[in-house]
Amino acid sequence: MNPDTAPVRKQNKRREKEVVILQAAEKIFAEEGFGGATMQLIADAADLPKANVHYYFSTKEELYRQVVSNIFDVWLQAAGSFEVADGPAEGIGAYIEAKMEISRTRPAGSKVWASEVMHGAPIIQDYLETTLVEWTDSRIKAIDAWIEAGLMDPISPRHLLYMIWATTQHYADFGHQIKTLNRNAALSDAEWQVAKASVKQIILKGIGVTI
Amino acid sequence: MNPDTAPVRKQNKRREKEVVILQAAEKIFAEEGFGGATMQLIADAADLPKANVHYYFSTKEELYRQVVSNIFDVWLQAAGSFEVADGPAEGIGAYIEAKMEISRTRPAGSKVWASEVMHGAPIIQDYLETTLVEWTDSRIKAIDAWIEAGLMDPISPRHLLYMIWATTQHYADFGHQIKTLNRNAALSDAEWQVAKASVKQIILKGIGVTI
DNA sequence: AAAATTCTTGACCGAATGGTCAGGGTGCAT
DNA sequence: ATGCACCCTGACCATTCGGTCAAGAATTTT
Repeated sequence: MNPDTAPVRKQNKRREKEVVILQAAEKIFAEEGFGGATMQLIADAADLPKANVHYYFSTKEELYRQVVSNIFDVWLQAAGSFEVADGPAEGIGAYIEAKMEISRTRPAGSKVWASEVMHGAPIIQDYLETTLVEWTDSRIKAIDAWIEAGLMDPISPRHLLYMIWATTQHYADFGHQIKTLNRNAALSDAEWQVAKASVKQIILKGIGVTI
Repeated sequence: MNPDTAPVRKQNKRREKEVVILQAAEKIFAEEGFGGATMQLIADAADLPKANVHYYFSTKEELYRQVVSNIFDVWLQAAGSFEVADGPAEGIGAYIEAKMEISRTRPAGSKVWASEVMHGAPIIQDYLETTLVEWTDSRIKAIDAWIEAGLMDPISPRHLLYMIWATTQHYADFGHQIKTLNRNAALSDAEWQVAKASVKQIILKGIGVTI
């Protein structure tokens, strides 16, 4: 039917199927943990026979590795919010905003990441030691520069970053608890706005930045 | 040998053995997750035959339930820091301090709790809906009273609590990541003091409380 | 159109897991 | 000393899991 039934088709189709499996895997890994997840559950979630999943991803660990890797990429992308800022109000504010947005749109991914780190990062330890260390060091320097410029209080940049990570990811990782405490209802749009504003306000004021 | 070889002995011995198993289980559940943990691993960690573990805890789920329940108790105990305070500086400050201390001394427990909530709290949902909801509501009222008394900024008490939970527990749940970012060394005593002070300072200043 | 490549899948396998149980050991009360 | 209740554990079992495979279905290339 389509004139573009060309050699690319097959590659595209493969990629599409991989994406379907990866999404299903992200969901199941988040819900069940690595040990609790089974290839059968993932296959069911992807609506495919188990053997077919194994055709695209040879082992459970290989599939898990790609899921975690994908999240790490998303995470790094949000980190870009930092780059284009010339002051803490904008830089840190946008970063918090970006991370809150990820918690809202990719909660399963956040949980997989949390689970991986909590269990000692057996799969992505090398990423932590290279990419994450570099990124963190560079951000610390940027924050230190802001401090020296008198744009914010002389707090520990490292612990500030931890606080931002912890608080923003909490809305994904502990989403179930938050929902339970919210009369068993997921946060509405308006409630998300309040959450974002609260987090930004407390942290920015806490480090001496006026908005 | 001991004169107190009395009728109590047997009960004590039972309790002692249960504690050994519970500690081993907490460690293994934290490291491997519920699905990844095996009764054999727990038995090995407790230095007991697997069948003996099953003698004290009939099923894996029963053992897990008690581990999670224990953490919840610790958690509630720390919440007491709130009670005896007549202002946010003392109340919230002490609460942060207490939660940081738990993260330091019971990291495995914190991880088990996080894992349980992340997977939808299949075991302790009832605790969340009753005890935790009540505790949270009562704390929110206390904070609201402080706000009305002009002792702190009019922020959302709910999101403040989430931030405190997230940040303090982060030091346990993401301890591995923090260690990796700390030149692969666990936080020293001095570094822990910096962490505690940083968290307290940013949050307290962030909500308009002067220390 | 036919050869070659890639996909698809039901059936199957060895290994591991949660849990059981029978039979023996240990310590306490009488 | 003897009976009794609790404690211990090696051997065992049914089930489930990750992963394999062979044979066929689709699709692309020649």
